[in-house]
Amino acid sequence: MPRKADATQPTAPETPARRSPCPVACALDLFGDRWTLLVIRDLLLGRSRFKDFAASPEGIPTNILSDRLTRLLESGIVSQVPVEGGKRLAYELTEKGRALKPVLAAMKEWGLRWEEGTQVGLESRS
Amino acid sequence: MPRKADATQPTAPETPARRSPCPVACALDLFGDRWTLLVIRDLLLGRSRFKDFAASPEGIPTNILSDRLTRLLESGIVSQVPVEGGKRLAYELTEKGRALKPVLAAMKEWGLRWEEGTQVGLESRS
DNA sequence: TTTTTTACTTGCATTTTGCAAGTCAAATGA
DNA sequence: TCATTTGACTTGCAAAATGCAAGTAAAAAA
Repeated sequence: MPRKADATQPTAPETPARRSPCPVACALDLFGDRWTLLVIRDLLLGRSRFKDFAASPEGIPTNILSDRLTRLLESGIVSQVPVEGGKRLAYELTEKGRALKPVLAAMKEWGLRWEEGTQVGLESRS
Repeated sequence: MPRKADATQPTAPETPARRSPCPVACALDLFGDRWTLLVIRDLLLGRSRFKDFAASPEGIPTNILSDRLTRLLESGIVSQVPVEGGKRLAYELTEKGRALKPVLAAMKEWGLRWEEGTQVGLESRS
């Protein structure tokens, strides 16, 4: 009798399983780390290419960046679109991703108010 | 000639140094991980004791909880107050900590809107 | 067609997690 | 008062995630 290569249960394509039904906890399952929201910040600022994210002043390691972009694609926060007249792809926020703007805005306000020496603008090493 | 035990430079009491002046990045330096904002969520819900945070449905490991509470104290987001008529201390948000409410609120709204099956309430295992 | 640039991948060393199992003072109860 | 029980942490790892520094390969530019 023919069989599939292995006998593991066909549980869904391996999303690590959420920790609780709390919307905050679920959100953190998707972007609760030191880098993901910085990539989303860059996307909200209009950046769209790997090198642009890598050039942000925080200096995200490229292997981490690669991993975070993959996850953001998987969770539907980011999508890829072909760059006009080329074969490369650019990243952009989906509606779900753009809906994070209030989160970033609140964090920005909090940082400006409570963390001495923070400021916006001037965001591009290289 | 008498000397201090070691010759390391007296650089400030070792706060890991921020990655950039961006307010979002600075905020993430303080609570950019999978657990810290859940502790703050619990505090906003009125919980104040170690065991209460540990009893939240996400099940934070106690060593991590201990570490996060220490950092939150160090960054001035949380403070400790004696429990009435006892020697134990309870945790509570400072003004700086309460100012994170809009961040949590935005994340909650986002989660409820975009993550299927999320819901508020029912937050207490044990 | 050669040279650059862009977008990643690989290989580690180090750090951070997560889990289970202590420890010990404070609160409770008999 | 003294024995238990609870609360608040520590400790000890194994496993996973991070952070470099270097590669690599396809696209774009020269």
